[in-house]
Amino acid sequence: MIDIKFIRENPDLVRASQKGRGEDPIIVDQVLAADTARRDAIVEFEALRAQQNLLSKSVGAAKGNERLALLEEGKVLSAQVKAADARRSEAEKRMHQFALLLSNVLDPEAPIGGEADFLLLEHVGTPRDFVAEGFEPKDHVELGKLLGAIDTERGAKVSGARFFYLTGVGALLEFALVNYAISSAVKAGLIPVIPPVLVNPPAMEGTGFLGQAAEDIYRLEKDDCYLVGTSEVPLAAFHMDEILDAEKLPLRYAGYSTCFRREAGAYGKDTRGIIRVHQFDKVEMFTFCRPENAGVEHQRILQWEKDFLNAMEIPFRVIDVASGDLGASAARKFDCEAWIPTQGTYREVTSTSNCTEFQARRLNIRMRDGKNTSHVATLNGTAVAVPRMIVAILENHQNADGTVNVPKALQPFLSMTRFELV
RNA sequence: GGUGGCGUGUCUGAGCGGCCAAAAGAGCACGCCUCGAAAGCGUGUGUUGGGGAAACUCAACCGUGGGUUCAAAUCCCACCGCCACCGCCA
Repeated sequence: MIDIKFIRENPDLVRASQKGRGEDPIIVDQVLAADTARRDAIVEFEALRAQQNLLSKSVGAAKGNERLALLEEGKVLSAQVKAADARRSEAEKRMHQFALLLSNVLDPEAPIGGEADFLLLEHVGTPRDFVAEGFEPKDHVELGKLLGAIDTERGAKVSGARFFYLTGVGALLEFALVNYAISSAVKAGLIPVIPPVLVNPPAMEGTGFLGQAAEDIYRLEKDDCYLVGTSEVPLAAFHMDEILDAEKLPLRYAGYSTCFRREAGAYGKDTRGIIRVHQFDKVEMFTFCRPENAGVEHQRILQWEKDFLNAMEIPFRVIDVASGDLGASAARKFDCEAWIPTQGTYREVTSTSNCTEFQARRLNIRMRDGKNTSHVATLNGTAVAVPRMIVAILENHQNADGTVNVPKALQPFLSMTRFELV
């Protein structure tokens, strides 16, 4: 949610931001109109209420006929107050609903445009030249079978399309990736967290996923709760309705959880393998910090993501995601894309977003700084999304015979240097 | 799932129809005292929203949502959460 005062004072900026995202700028005017109506309703209600309070006080002191007259007057006033209160809460609800439709204001640095208009920031590492090495690289599905690591057929049999089993070294590889990610995070001072993956509506809405992203979320109607698509949700909501001590900021967490995604609208996209699946595990980094430090924190998280990919010895590039491709909560987002040899292209493996105060305002998370309270900024970033990292590792580190070399950083966690054929 | 108890400010905890934003204590901040500290004394110390240039002022908030009443932290109903015991399961 955007600060209503900010919208009042900078309507053009917010309109421009909406346009940049390819979203409707008219919402800004609807919010402003609803805000004016809301304030009028408040004034009306409060004047009546003050009058009623005054009258009610005089009733206690009054006696006899005077008292009876006051009671009559009170009844009339009471009805008026009730009506005005109903109008007020209706106006507030309306204004709130409109405000929820607005996405976060774009960072002025964020490139404007659609998915293809990202800004390429850097390339790290060089893709292997399989032609020079004299063999055709196998894709992760084939490698996964040869190594006894990935079983998508049984995943489909038991759960449906886009489900999979990790078996043998595949399962071990997940544990190694998670252990490496968590131990790196702890070394960097993050607090490791295993959050709930089933959350209630306020947590989901506050994090900003019930807008355009709602279609992609599993909902358990019977119990009125949602399966999270990322541990960003329970981590953000961890401090919901709290006032944090500004001295203790930044607060940094690393959450390990399963993620559930319906992948609605992704029909026909990445149907092979485990690039796009309904259920996977991920280690997510999350920061609560002072708004003025959010930009620096964003760079810090990006650096941790790069460190991870470098440790996995994977060639990758970093992009500054374009405005039209940002989530509703993000003011700016950087993606790290790993080189996938059999696709001949870079694919997103990690991503970090600066949500400024947008989520904190929805989730009511503030900091106390001396006498003042104000909203904190929130940021999130992927430490490791397991399936995509497995794809990148298998494909980039494969040998001609289908065996796969284990990156040095993972060897201590796996007690092996190579994945052998089964 | 059943029964009983409880949900009040940063915390503990009183209040159980109007005089209650809410006692008291703790904590915190400032001041006095002191060479300095502790103790002691004094003062202050919630959030949100409206109006106002400001001083300030008005309103709302005692788990959440309804209701009764001129008036609700206080009475009634529903829901949520916590605790205890029982049952069930691991």
